[in-house]
Amino acid sequence: MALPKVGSIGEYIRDQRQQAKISLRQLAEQAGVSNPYLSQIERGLRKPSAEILNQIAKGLRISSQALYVQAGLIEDREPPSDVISAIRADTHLTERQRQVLIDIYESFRKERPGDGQTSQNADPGPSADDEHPLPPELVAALEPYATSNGNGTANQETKEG
Amino acid sequence: MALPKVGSIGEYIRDQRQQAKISLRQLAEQAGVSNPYLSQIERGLRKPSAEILNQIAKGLRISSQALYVQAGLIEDREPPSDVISAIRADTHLTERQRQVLIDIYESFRKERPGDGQTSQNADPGPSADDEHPLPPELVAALEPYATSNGNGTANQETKEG
DNA sequence: TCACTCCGTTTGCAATTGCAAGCAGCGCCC
DNA sequence: GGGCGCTGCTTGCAATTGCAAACGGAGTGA
Repeated sequence: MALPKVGSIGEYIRDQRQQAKISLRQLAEQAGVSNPYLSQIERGLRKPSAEILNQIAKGLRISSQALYVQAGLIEDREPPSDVISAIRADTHLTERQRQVLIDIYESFRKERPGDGQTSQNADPGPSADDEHPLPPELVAALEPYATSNGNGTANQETKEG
Repeated sequence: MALPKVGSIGEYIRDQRQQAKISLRQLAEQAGVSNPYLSQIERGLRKPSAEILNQIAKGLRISSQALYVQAGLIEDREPPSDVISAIRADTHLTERQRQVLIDIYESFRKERPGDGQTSQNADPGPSADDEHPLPPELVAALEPYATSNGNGTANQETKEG
């Protein structure tokens, strides 16, 4: 298995949901599943069927395949090459958008040249990182979003050791 | 109502199995499922879960995705987002960086690049369109990048190459 | 004819999914 | 203080999955 094994599909779903800043019930509504069941799925108490998974993916507006890969239901046989190639190949983006994404990606890569494993517990105050190649406005706009969500349960860290 | 849809997946499996010239029991053995259940799946009497589907795909040595598409568990118009998969698979990024990149990418996708012009006016309309997962600050900061016309607050030179 | 093997199918049941209803906690308004 | 709406979680329960066992049919050999 590759590294993106986040342990559990539920964790991934919850993470995606919180990123979308929607409640559990909202996602359940959009996905067409019951809220208690979604709760159990997110906490790993239930193993949802592919149909439910597909509906959740639609509710989250994410790729069903990504969800299946996370759930271990699809062999990650399709090597996603690399991010830049994928961005370049995406016909839904404008050239300007591609360039922005690539710039941001490269700046991220420069921040941690050799880091390989998950280190999402980064310092909450990246004030020391004033060496970003990104324009200050963008960085300033990214910081409040990346540091803490002033909404709901701010504890999105993985609680399991 | 369940007859036509699941019938297709069962027919597909049976077709693939017969092309491989193996018996139902053999495939069941290779796939690790019981033969009666496989029989019912092939005749459309049961709707197999994704796990079973995945095992059958392995037993048939075919793509799991092909089977999922047949089962209607993956939208046929899925491929556009390989970028997210690539970002997810990039082990050099921190989790937080992945989230930011994906959010930006998704916000780009939602801007509908082919839809005339981007309505970047000061009318966010939070209640009307809450699909944006990005905070308004971030979207506002990205728009001078995304739009080719840097009119207005063009105080920052873009670093396009 | 009997015995054996393989084929796909049917039957009954344990385990699981997925849901409706209800519960406790929190914030807001009257 | 009470009420309303929202958050997520727990609890039974119907419906379904998926399997072990058993069934009828076809082919082969003694």
